[in-house]
Amino acid sequence: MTPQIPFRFEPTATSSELSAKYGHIEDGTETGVKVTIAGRLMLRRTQGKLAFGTLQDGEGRIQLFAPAKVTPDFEGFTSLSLGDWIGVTGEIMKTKRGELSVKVEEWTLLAETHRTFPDKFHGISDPETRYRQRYVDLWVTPEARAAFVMRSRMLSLMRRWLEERDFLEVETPVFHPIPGGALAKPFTTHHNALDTEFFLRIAPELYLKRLIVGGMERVFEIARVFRNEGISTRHNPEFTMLELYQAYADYGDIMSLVEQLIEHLAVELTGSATVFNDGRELDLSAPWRRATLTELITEFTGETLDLDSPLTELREACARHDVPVKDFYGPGKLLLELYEKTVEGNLWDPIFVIDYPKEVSPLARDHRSKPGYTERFEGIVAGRELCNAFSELYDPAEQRARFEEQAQNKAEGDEEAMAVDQDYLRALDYGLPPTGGLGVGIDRLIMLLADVQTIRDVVLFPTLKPEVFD
RNA sequence: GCCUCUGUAGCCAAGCGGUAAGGCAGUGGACUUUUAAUCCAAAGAUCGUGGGUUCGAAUCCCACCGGGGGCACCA
Repeated sequence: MTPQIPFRFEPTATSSELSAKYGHIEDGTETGVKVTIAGRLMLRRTQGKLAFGTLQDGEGRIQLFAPAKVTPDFEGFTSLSLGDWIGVTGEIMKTKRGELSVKVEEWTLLAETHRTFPDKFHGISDPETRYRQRYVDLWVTPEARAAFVMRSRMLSLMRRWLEERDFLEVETPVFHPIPGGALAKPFTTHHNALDTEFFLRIAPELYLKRLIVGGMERVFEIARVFRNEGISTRHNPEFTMLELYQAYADYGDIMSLVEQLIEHLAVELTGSATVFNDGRELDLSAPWRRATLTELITEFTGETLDLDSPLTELREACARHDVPVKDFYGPGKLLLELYEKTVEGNLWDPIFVIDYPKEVSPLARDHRSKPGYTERFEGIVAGRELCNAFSELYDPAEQRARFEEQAQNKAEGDEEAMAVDQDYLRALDYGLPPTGGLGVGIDRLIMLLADVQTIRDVVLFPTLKPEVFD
């Protein structure tokens, strides 16, 4: 028999609202206040002519109190499956044992479960099941739900904070004729009507800078991007970046923006600028330390090196610190490799690592006083890259030269190198004002704030091999 | 791509060479203040898939499939 399922239902309260409002009432008291709630029946304790249930909604749990002489169709109520959705109306009261409860004076089946829910106490232990069947995980793993709620709040806070500073949220294409704005392997796709190959974007950067050229002076995009690379605890093939561009600003302005934004988010989401990550304390309050890449190499390895250092010396330094290198690496790439393998993972407190070699920064503007370097920084927190930013390269001739160097690398087999983007160069020809730009890995940021150790716990449906059903 | 761990009923989980414990959920029964309710009864498993070794395999070996961790990759 198919039960009657209503087309709509109108709860008047949620579990958390009820415990906030009535949690303090005396044990064994009744309020005379009728409420209507809805959710899933997660537990049931039947004692002959009296039944207790635990109803879970999007915010928490509340007990149902169902005496046979009060609850209609008591038999039906006690034979509900764990996992069934029900709506309940009745008085809000507290049992003798002090459990806030809704007396079941009316109840309606809202959805039947045709599959049994996981163990009420142990939940799901198999990560594969959690990721594939997130619709179940969200009910049985409270921490999972909490991380996604925090993620949503973070994005909302971020939008508000940027809008208060006159940033305009925009949406730029996901289909790119030329993948650009980052060094990464793209996914490809095909548009039938245009009979054209497109790449799924690896970064929105070049479109956002076109908008600065177009006079949108402060823009940001919360962009899903796609990179055809390995999967790990820190990498999902599709992930989310915040990118923003601010006309008339340089990388120093962007640094203060980042440290203030991150501090703000930490305080709003966790109640403190000091958070815990993997059991270790992390102070995110501004200002953050700033140090150049070469200073940090010296600090961590004792090697004093620079772009002017002879190549052999740079190579020997890498060898001394067990950093593998390739023959074609120039001095900039050698310095970067040395930094990444010996410094980055050992940094814990937030720091802006500044002034990256031009050789490895094809879109950043030349440093105002240090030849061969660019005005670029990365924000490193808990040993991981949180953001990447720079004073933007505005000079079309210089940009063309950098693109061509990249294209050369690509021709030589570097799958991640950039291609020449003629339209972007045309846009620069029209004039890009001094601009500061920023990219932040949203997934990694929420991992940091929610204190989770794998990106799969902040991505609702992480990429997995498709399941085979037989 | 490489290394390593892992896959036992809807869920949790023992067994690790002698022919599949236990718990939750489900089924039947008892029970008007429980809290992972409790008690009684019956039931539920091609031990990821396919080969091999063995008198005998969930247990050992090989391959494959899925997943976790690490490396590589990814600024």
